[in-house]
Amino acid sequence: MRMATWNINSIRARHDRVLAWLERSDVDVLALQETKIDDARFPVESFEKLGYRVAHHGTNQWNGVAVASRIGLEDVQIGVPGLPEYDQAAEARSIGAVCGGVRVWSLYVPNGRAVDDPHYHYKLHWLAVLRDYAEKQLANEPHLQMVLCGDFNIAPTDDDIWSVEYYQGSTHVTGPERQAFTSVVDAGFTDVVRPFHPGPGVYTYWDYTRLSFQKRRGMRIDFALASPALAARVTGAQIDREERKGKGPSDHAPVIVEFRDA
DNA sequence: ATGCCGTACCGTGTACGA
Repeated sequence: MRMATWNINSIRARHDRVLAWLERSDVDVLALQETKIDDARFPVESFEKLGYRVAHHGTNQWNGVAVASRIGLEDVQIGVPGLPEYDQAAEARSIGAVCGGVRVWSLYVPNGRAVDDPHYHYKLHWLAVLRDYAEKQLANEPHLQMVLCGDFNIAPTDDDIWSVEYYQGSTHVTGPERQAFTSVVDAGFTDVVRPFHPGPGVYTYWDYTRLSFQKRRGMRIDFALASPALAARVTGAQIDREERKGKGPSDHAPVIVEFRDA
């Protein structure tokens, strides 16, 4: 089983690139973030033509997440249970589905905007709820096959950013955010890409401005965190930085993980 | 300190991103 997670920064702006990538990447499951579209307008047919079924959760031009799968799409869950709202509105930041026996979560963790901004506290609360959910699932089922993948909007260590000085005082690198990320890992969900691509200098996101990609100035903020039983099946992983090149790329690269059969 | 670039919105500017 081959799966990927990718923040595409708009399915409308990225439609042709996403479908072309899907066609050549040979992934069975693709978790998407930032589709930036509502359910009614998501181009499900384009994915179906390539043999994928899609579960999408989007309410407006912000956020939006999806799971596309050619190996089954069962027990779709719109949102991790108990996640907080912002301004009395549930944002479309998580969707889960069982694909080929694995519960795949596509997550778009809140950005946080600025340290101590209300959105920053919302981000930390959101991550705490995610951690509690994941921990509980694992406690209920020791052989749980589950992966939490997506854009976590956190660079867990200084190796995951191109410059400590540049991000001084910014979100994504603060102690509380890194602790929130670590607590998900400590709940039993392992970063299964890192062993195959040790840092420093390995990134999944590069700012559109300032020629960041060309200058290799990025951040590693997109992850696949696997439950113990699923992590034991990992055979390889890639970060497809080629996809960040060319005309009209997303600012994030696809992250791919391969699992042996259960 | 800001723009830098990119996306989407009843849009000729504003909000958001990380």
